[in-house]
Amino acid sequence: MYFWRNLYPLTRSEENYIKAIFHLGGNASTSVATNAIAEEMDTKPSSVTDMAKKLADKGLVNYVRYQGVLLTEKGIKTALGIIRKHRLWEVFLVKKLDFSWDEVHEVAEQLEHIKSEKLIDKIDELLEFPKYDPHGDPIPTKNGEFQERDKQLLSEMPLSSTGICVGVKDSSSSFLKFLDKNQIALGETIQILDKEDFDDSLLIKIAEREFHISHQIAANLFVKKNS
Amino acid sequence: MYFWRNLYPLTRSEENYIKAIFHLGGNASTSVATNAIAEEMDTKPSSVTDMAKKLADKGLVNYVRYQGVLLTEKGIKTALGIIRKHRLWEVFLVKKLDFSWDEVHEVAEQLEHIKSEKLIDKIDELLEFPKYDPHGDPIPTKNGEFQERDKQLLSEMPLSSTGICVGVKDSSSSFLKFLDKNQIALGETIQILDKEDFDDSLLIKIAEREFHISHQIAANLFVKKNS
DNA sequence: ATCAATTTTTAGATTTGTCTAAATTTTTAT
DNA sequence: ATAAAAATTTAGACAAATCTAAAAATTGAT
Repeated sequence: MYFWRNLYPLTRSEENYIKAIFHLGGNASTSVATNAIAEEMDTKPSSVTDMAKKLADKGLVNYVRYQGVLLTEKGIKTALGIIRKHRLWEVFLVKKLDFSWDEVHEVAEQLEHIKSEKLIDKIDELLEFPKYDPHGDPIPTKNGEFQERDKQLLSEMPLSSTGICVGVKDSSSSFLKFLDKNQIALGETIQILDKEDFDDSLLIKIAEREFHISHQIAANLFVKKNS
Repeated sequence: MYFWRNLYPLTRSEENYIKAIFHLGGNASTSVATNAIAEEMDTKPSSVTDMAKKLADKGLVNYVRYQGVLLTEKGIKTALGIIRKHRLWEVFLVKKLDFSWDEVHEVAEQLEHIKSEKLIDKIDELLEFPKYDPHGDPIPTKNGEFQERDKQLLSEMPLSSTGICVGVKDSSSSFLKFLDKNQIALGETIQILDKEDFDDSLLIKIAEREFHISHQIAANLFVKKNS
């Protein structure tokens, strides 16, 4: 009777676990710890164990007792599908409905579970096949291809170098609002004018303004080196 | 402790019950039978009884044992909110994503449960506040106002009268596909040329073509009388 | 008005996803 | 190498939403 199982669609909970495991690096070769998943998902390790077994049954992860979980090929495809949906909906919300980039996450968390291949492909088309979401993260294609951008953290750029702001590492609402308030937007050119040894804070130039930012800010902003 | 309860959002299942009860006329003064709800929702009467108690706890319905269920004011508002979302999403799918009117129902059934007031209001705005969905059903406003159209079934129109096709009673995929195939679309003018006593079939004129339709078809097409 | 048919509810079970608390395994520090 | 700490699993419980089977109430037909 068991061979039916993977014909059934995944539950919302299963999808969320897959997404979390992917996010924690479960696509690589080192498996993800039960505790890490529990923390990421704000749940208990025992719940993670239960779900790990179920996902293993469905062929989405490899699970070995006491050794954590690793996405299978099928699990990775599933994860990319969910991430694709999440990020496309984020673009839709920003581009078509005038949401700001700090408002989209919650709603996209719901929309990513809508089951209709046609729907998401049409949304993709409407948006003219965007490559990046509003936070600069790449959008997997329909076939699960993933194009990670050539980028580095602002905090790791050398003094007096220049780069274009292409993404954020932390996409919490508070960080994004801070960036808005200080008119730091994706696409802007940033130049590092000075570094403070004491606290690693930076003096940067962005859009003709000079501006002090803490290390914590710089360590959450991705820039693309000017070649 | 009980006064928290109605702050929590409704579950998907609760929303589906509310919608079904509304659909069965539970907004009027005669209450809806357990069996009718079970049939409508393709579930068992005992499940309905359980849910009736839960919805009554939450103040969404009045429930008296052995006497069925009646939506409260709050229940009616909830129902109208869900119907509003369902119908707006249907318009969105047709107008913005080129879905055909026989494809939208399933997807809208999922989208109607997305919880974000801003989202649906923005969708409403994007669509320029449509009054009717693709099947001709009216879309409740944000405040729950409902404008039922002045319409009647084609089968009830007198011989040789003329009307504009404004909606369908049955919106099953098979019926809608039949209409498409025969180029019967909302907005078209229909004239009744002849009625057959034997089987109540009609000879109609639509878009310059003459056309025979069975009573079953005519009894599922709404027209607006030409005044 | 009574009894049979129908409708509805109750009681008890099941599944999914979660939890707590206890047991077990693995890791780490000495 | 071993004991303490940390991580993980198991066992048993619970809430939500459902089901089946049996009991109870209502309805309807004579």
